[in-house]
Amino acid sequence: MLSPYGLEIVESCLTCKLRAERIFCDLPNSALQAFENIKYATAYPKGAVLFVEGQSPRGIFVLCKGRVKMSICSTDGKTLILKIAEPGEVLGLSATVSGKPYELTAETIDPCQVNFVKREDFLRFLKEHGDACFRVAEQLSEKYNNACHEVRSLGLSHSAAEKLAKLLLEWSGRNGEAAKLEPRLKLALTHEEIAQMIGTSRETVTRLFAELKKRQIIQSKGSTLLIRNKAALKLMAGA
Amino acid sequence: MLSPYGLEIVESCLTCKLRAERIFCDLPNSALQAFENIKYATAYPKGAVLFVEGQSPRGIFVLCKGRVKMSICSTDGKTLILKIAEPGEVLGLSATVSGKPYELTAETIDPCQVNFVKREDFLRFLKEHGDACFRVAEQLSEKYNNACHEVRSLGLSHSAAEKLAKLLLEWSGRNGEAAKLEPRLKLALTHEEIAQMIGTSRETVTRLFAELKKRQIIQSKGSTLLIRNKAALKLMAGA
DNA sequence: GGGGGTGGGTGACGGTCATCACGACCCGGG
DNA sequence: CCCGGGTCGTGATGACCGTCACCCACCCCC
Repeated sequence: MLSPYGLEIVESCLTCKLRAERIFCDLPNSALQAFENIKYATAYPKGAVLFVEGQSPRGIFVLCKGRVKMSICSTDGKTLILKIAEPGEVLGLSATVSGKPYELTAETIDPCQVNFVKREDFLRFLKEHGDACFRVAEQLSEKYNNACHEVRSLGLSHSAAEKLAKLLLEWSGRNGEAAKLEPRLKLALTHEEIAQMIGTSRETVTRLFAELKKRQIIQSKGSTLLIRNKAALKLMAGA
Repeated sequence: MLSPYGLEIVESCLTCKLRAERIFCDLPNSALQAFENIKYATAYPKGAVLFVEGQSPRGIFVLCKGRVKMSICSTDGKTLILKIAEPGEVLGLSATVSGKPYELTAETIDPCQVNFVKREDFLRFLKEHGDACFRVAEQLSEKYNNACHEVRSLGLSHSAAEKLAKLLLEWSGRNGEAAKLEPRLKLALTHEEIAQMIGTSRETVTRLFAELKKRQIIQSKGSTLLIRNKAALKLMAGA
């Protein structure tokens, strides 16, 4: 099998082992077969742009492998990262359903495998498969939920410190580190990107990290970060 | 017919004249009949709370008449208004679909007529009526779109002035005033509420309005507001 | 080894805006 | 009539943070 960009391609959804754990992909067999017939399995290198905000929707992109940066961008070039999409998510879904332009820009930050489905094919598929349609509603709810969290973080925070604390706590709640007293996490993003996630400047992020280290709240070694005082961080996050 | 709170109740969706122009309500007859059987037509006075953020979802609220304030609220009491829902919108939809707690708080700001549907009934209804399910997906896309705009406004603006300008332009784009050179609009909200919509303080809103008037960009008489210099406003909005 | 590109660290400065504090006004009710 | 309670108008003050400017430490590739 071809493996561009160092990826092993999962050729068919029917035999995909990861299917069960993914909200959208875990469809009944008849729907899956139909989906199989309209999807195009594709691969992208790191840094590829799947779609740009403002484009009229070509279709959906089911992310199978790799991570994708979802962002919006202002006229003066400032970027805000809304989320880092993980495998199993369906990108460009709301635009494809509503027919309005893509709201976000999607850019790969790893080599990615993606299943693309053309808009007309996808809409037809939805009409014919009510169960898939419900999965779509679930995915959209998920995304909406996410967006609400973002709004809350952006709109109700008093300071950049609060937002950074929230972000770190959110990250620390993954990988089963949630329960630990001193959770450990991988910093996979640059200060610049973190700044774009919380709507602040790169310098502010650097300064905040410096202060957190000085106050012994965090500790870093290479790209791993250890939260030494979760309570203090929660306090900063305003809860 | 009873008409609490000065409302004329539309008793049945089947005979509702406004149905055709509403995204969700314009269903095929079979689905509509089924919907009719599970909905409860209710009325609320101004200031009633339909649901509170964090509650686990009881069901959906289809807004037939009146406006509803959708907001989130921080632990320290600060409120952010996400949008003012208009008739035809389905409230509490994403929480009801996903089963997660309501993301927002819904509070009526007019006397309202609402069709309530219990969660179990609604989910069953969706499974049985694929076409309704698609409408749900459309509604959710709409809401997601909205949330993205909010994120953009909150996250990518440089100043409160920019956000206020954006809000005024958005408002001026309704009621067919969009095309006019000097659009007119009704200020239905207090400065406090406007502040909560753009994530700033009441005083700042007051000061911004004062400045806009001084610079002859707007002009107000009672609760109507006349935009005298749309170009300047657009410039302030950063586009 | 040198150069360029990227990411991180830090100081100085100034603008924006939240906050507090107060006063003016409007309106409905006792 | 006067007295709240809501809303609006406005000044003073200071924190926070965006911006500019610069330097350093890497890393990779000639």
